[in-house]
Amino acid sequence: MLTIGKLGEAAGVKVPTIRYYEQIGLLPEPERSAGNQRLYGQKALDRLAFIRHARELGFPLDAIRDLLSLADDPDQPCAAADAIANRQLAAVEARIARLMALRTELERMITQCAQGTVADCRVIEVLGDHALCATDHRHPESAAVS
Amino acid sequence: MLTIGKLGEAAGVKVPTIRYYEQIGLLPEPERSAGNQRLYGQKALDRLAFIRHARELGFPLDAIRDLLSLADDPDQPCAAADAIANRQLAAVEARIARLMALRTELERMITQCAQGTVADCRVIEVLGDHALCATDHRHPESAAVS
DNA sequence: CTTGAACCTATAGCTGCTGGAGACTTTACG
DNA sequence: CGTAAAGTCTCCAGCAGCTATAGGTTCAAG
Repeated sequence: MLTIGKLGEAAGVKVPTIRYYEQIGLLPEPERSAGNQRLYGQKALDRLAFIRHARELGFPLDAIRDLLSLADDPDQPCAAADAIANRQLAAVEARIARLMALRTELERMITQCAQGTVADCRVIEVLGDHALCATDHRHPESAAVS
Repeated sequence: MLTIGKLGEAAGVKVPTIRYYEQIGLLPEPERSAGNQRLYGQKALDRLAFIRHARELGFPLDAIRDLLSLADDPDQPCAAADAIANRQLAAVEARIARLMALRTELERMITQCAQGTVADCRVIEVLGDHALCATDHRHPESAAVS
């Protein structure tokens, strides 16, 4: 049995975050010791590690809730999980494309700066021009994830 | 001249968000109509679109403030502009690297999810087991920026 | 048996918005 | 020109997802 501190250490999650996850219902209420301290088993550790990985991959808590409910019920088809992951992938790819454009522009500015001529900053242009966008972002990204 | 609603529509930003950006100093105070309504020109639209893209890319508002100061003042002492550009370039590169790792992981999850059941769904499995991670993602992405 | 680390609850704060209340301005229609 | 509805104004409260603080209790090492 793990105390909350050990659990957090094992999963790489801070203690208050674990309590927060419990509060919002992502983790079940654990057993308590005689002195009212939380005690966790392997299942809780697995679940917490799952949540952590998903958070790192950028899944919002709502999506994680969905994924957990899928994982809790392993005989159903995994199309739903696949769909969630695909949406996440599309979001990640769009970000990469635009970050590469921004990187190019920052590099250009730095190079020019070395020559003492940062007269024209096109940072705004690069990120500001819809025509340069790889993806349609007329709908908020957050809606596309979750 | 655009009213705040038109501006928001054009940039894909909600009206209260525009007022919020003004409040925290990311957008300058615009002209007002005789009846005290905000009126914006093309410059404000460019700036707002820039902010929106940068936000989508995950930059915190402080970093955006930095980038905007480059654009606002491209003739400032080269050393300052260079420092800002370099700092943001490092953040951008870290972000790209991180996102590429995430993309690889998501692709792996998805291609190995052969539309079976959740029981053998890689999406769920990969998220649950750190040992299956192809890449090191022990450092949260957000920490990589600024 | 004491001391100090780890735990408890409760609450407040953080970033970056988002939405509501209640009043005013603008615009479109008859 | 009048009126209605859509848009705008300010102010303030609340959300997601934590993070930190305060003030107290419990546990394990020496």
